[in-house]
Amino acid sequence: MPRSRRSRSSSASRADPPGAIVAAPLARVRYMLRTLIEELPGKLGEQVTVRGWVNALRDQKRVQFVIVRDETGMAQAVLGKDEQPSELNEAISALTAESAVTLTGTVVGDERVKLGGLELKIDSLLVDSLAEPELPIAEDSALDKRMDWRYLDLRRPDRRLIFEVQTRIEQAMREFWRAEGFIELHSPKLMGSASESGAELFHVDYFDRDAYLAQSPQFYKQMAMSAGFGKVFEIGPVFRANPSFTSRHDTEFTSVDMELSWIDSHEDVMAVEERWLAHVLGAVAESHGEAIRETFGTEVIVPTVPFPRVTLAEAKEMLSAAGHDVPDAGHDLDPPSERALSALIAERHGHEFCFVTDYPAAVRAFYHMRHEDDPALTKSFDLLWRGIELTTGAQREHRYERLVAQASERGVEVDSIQYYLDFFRYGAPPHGGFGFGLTRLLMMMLAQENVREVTFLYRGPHRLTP
RNA sequence: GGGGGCGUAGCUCAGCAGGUUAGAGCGCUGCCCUGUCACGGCAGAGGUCGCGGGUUCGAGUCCCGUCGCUCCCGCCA
Repeated sequence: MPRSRRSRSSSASRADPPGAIVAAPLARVRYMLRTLIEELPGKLGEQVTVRGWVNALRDQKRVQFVIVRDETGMAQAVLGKDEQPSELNEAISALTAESAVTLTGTVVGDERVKLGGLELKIDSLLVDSLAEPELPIAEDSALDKRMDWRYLDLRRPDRRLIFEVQTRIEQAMREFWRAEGFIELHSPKLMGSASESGAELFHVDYFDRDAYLAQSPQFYKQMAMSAGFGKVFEIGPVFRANPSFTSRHDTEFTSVDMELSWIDSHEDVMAVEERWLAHVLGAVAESHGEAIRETFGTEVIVPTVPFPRVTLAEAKEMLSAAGHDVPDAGHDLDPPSERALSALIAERHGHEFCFVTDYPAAVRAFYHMRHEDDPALTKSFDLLWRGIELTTGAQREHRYERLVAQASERGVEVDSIQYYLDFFRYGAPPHGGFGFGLTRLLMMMLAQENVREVTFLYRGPHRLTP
C-alpha cells in the first residue's frame, strides 16, 4: 500500500493548493476534504470525511454499523440508535451494500473493533449513489460472469493489487531502459500489410482500402535499428485474430518489445533480457512481495543471472531421458513439455527461468538469422518461466539478399513487405530483440490461472464487451 | 479448427434406476435483537431447470439438434 499520499484533512484546506487557478472567482479550486481510510490511525480525535463504498451494513436495534471501503482499506463507522430513530438512523437503514457514500464523523479508538481498533462516530451521511439491492455477482462467481460485471469485480482489494503490481512492473522496466540508454517507441497499430504470417490479422476498413491491426511492432522496431536508434523498447497493444481458447491467450494484449543494435549474436539479447527481468522482479519483490504473499500465497523470487540455457535439442534429450513424451525433431515444445522442462530446470539448477535456444528455421519467422555452421537452425530463443512461454527472441537477418532469400523460401509475398525489406538496403546494423507477454508475466507472478484475471478488460474470440 | 466438461432461484450449488406442489447456503424483503465485526433469531418472496424437437402414461433427469460458457490441443506472447 502506498504510504506517500498527502493528508487532505480539513485543517489543510484553507490555503490555496500549489498551481490552483485562483484568478477565476466563480470556479475557485479547493482541496477535496476526503480522508483516506489508511490515514485514519493518524486522525484519532479529529472529525474527518471518508468517501467510499458500503462494504457491509449491520443495522441493529440500538446501534448501527457501516463498514466503509475505499481504495486504501476498510473501516467501521458507527451510530447509536434511540427508542425513536433519528433521520440519520433512517438514512443508514436505507443504505444498500456497494452504495457510494460520503461519511463525516469523529475518529475514535476502540479496542472492541476488530478492524484496526478504531471507528468513525458518524455525524453525517451523504449518499452519493445508492446501489441496487441485489448485486449480479458475488466473490465466488464464475470468471465469465465476473467479466460481465468487471467494474464490480475490480472493487475487491485483491484485484486492485494486480494492477498496482502491473504499474510497478512497467515502472521498473522503464527504470532499466532509461539507465541503459533505450529509446521508447510508439509504433502504429494500423498497418497497410501483414507484418508476419497474415493469418492472424484483424482486418479493418480504412477509407477506400484495407488495413490491418498490428499483431506485433516487429517491423517498426527493426526500422528503428536502421534509423540508428541503437536500443529501443515499446509497451503497447497488439492484436491477434487467433481463435484460441486457452487460459493464456487473448485477441488483444499488451506486448513488451525490445530491439538492440550492434549485437554479436542472440546471446547478447538474452544477456540484456535476464538482467532486465532480474531488475523488474527485484523491484516488485521489494515493493509488493509481502502483499503478494499475503493475498495470493505466492513468492516473488528474484532470479540470479545468468539464467540457465539449453538448446531445443538438449531440452528434448533431457525430457526424453526423464521419461517424458517429446514432440518430434523439427517441432517446437508443446505446452506439457514446456512445463516439464521448467520443472526439470528448477529441480536441477534451482532456477525458475530457462532460455531455450537454436530453434529449427522451419518453426521460426523468416527474419530470424541462421547459424553460419548449421543453416537449419536459427539464432533464436524462447524464455520459459514456471512452465509458460514469456518471450520469443532472435538475432535478425540484417543482410538484404539473405533476408529476401529467406522470405521467398518461406513463401512470404515479398512484394507486400518490400517497404520492410527496404530497411536493409542502405546500411543496417546487426541487431536482435524479443517480444514479451506482460499479462503472462503478471499471471505467473500472482499465481493466477487465467490471463483474464490480470487483464483490465479482456478481449477474446467471444468477448468484445464491456 | 480438433477434443473433453458444464448450463437448475440474484450468486454458488444439490437433485437424476425418469414419478405428485423442484431443494440448500449466501443474497434480497419484513419483523425481532444495546456493539456487531462471516452478527444472531423468526417469517417470506424468488425458478416455464439455456433453447428447440424427440422417446415415454409421465422428462430438470434419457436421445437428437442448437446456443452459451469453460478447459485442453493446435497457434502463439
